Amino acid sequence: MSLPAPAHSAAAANAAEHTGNVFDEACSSRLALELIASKWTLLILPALQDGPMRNNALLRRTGGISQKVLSQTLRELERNGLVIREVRGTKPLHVEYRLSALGVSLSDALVTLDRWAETHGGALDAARERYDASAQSRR
Amino acid sequence: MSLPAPAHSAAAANAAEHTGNVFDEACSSRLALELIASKWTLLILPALQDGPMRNNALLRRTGGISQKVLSQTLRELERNGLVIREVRGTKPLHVEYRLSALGVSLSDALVTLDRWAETHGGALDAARERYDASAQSRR
DNA sequence: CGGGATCCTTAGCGATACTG
DNA sequence: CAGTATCGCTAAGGATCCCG
Repeated sequence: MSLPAPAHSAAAANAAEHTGNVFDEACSSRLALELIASKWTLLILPALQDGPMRNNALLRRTGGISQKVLSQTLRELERNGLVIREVRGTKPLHVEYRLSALGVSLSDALVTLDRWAETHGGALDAARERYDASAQSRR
Repeated sequence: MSLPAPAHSAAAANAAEHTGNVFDEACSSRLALELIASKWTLLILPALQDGPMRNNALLRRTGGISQKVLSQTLRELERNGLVIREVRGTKPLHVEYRLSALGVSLSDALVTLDRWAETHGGALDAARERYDASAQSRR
């Protein structure tokens, strides 16, 4: 019954309010999970690993995202302390986004996922094709 | 491999789709990423690490999910070759879900994310509180 | 017990236009 | 340049009923 995540180190003892387990809805870890369970978060945070980036750069780098959603995502990431927004020039408005320490630690984990997707994307394609083919014949 | 996503198909896949699926970006890794960028995937796959589970067990374990969405998610995971669905008894219908080899490899990465969420969930809470407070005073 | 079918509500996103 | 505001659509999800 135990999740491979033994998060009961010191948190469970004192907090007492929630279990701290991601499987419980309405606890902080769950909120965190839902925040990072976004395709855009999975792209934006790792993109910032190489250094600060500006709005337009992120917009170009992150294929498929719209300006609106980029803004929303960045604001949410900033709100949760993962990204730091810095205004560096007011003349032709220069804004930079960079990872916080917290953001860096998360980004490391996300990079692993990105790599997994790049490595196994083809395998998923193949599996889908197989599944759909056999589902077709079954119908 | 440079991490932050190759910026190749920006112009190419521009005027392609309008079917409803937001990114028809034909990149398999992107498809893979979108599949796993779901809070339910992030919970279900690690839940299966301990061994096969039945529908009801997953339903109970994964707080907040509905039967409908659970079915959808499991079918999609099966379709992509991450989860194997096995009917073990037809009398009172006994169905088990278990990880494929591919699913195991992904689950490892997901567990890392779950642990991150459990570890840093409180920090995100705090950051949010700070952000909202200062946003309040700025208004 | 597992899960498909239907209906209906909502949240998310794209497109467009505007501002500091 | 870096956003915000508004509108209209659609697709995700909850609720319910039913079937093998």
